[in-house]
Amino acid sequence: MNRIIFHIDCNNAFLSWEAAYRLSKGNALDLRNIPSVIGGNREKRKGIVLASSYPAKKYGIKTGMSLMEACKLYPSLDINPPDYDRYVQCSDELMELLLKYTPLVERYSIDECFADVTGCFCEKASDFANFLRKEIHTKLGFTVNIGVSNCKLLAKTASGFSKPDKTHELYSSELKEKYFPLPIHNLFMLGFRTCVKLYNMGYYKIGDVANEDPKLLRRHFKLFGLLIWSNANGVDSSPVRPYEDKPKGIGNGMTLPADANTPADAYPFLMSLCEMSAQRLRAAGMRASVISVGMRTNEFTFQSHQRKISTPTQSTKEIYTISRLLYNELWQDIPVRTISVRLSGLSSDGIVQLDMYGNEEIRQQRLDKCIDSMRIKYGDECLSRARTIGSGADSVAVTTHKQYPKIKPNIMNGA
DNA sequence: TCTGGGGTCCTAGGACCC
DNA sequence: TCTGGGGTCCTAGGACCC
Repeated sequence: MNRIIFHIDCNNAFLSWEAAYRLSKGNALDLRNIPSVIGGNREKRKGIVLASSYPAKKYGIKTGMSLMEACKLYPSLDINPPDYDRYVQCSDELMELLLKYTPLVERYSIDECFADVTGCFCEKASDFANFLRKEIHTKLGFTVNIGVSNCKLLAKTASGFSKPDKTHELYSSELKEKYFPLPIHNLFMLGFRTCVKLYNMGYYKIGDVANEDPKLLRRHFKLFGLLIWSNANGVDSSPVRPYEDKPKGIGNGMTLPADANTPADAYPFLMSLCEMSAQRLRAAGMRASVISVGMRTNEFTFQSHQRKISTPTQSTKEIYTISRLLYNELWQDIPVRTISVRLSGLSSDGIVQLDMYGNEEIRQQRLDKCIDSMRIKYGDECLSRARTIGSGADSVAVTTHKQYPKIKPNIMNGA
């Protein structure tokens, strides 16, 4: 039986969700109808556009652009800060609605999911998709695009065709007419760097790559070349996975309010990041055996160092101690703009063998758990490490929003 | 372009062991 | 002690996605 896969993509997710929420609270103004954006905080140097309304797009304002640049294009732009917790809730509501129709729903990111709807409807697949779109609009207040196909790769491509509020079909049998003529930057997993390389090699359309000898692509791009070729040929038999994988890594990063000119300038922020990551690690019931620290200088170069430890940990103190060593290794006397901490090599928080410092480990565990529970009860700001007070890092978000782990970098695995 | 923050996987090179 | 080769682990960095 041929599968029918939907890819549901929320149109301008953050902005639509914000708009829908405000309307539901009695606000008469619909952010979607004016030049508006969801964007960060200019004072904290987090000024980029996370989502823009269609009227804003008309002025050339798009995601990823700095707020300063956006304001040059439209000076009276309406700028609204993001509220991640609310967006997670919207994402959950969409999942719940879809689960009423099929148990096979896979969350791909906060604003995208796949649904295997094979055998779930009697009418045409596109009619069912149209019905679902209306249902989502009526019940949840925002619009989506739905891509319809017999595999995830093509369904995802189709949902990106024209927006908003549209259904598009793209089946394996239609590659020649609908897929091969597309410019190669539409190919899933092709980013800026690889696109430039392919242009220079004379490939401009997906069909150009699809008709190439895969051996040649492999020579140039190694295994990634084969992935490009197989994506270009629309090959994908991966199933819709109705569960969320355990994360492979947990991390937090931040742009500092001002460049750190010495390691000591950065330590309070590093502590804050370790605390955030460790708290998420404990909440997930996991321990980490690899700790990585990354830094981006004010020249925008990026470097990272990591350390593997023999006994997986979830202790804020231990993670911070190692992070500081790594930070000092990385420090090259160049002002630092962004720092990040990442925990990987994750394992479940089962019974761990305690080393000779076992008692100290238990003491730290109790302390961490106590801090976690107080923060859950009274909010993140109720406690600050002495180290972070007055540095500005104590006011830096200890707020975390749930991240959905990507299943695999390509959606054609399992083939 | 003057560029956030959360993820995933791949690759190359070095260290180490047998 | 010298030598080769294969396998595995660790580390750093690159590319991609949303």
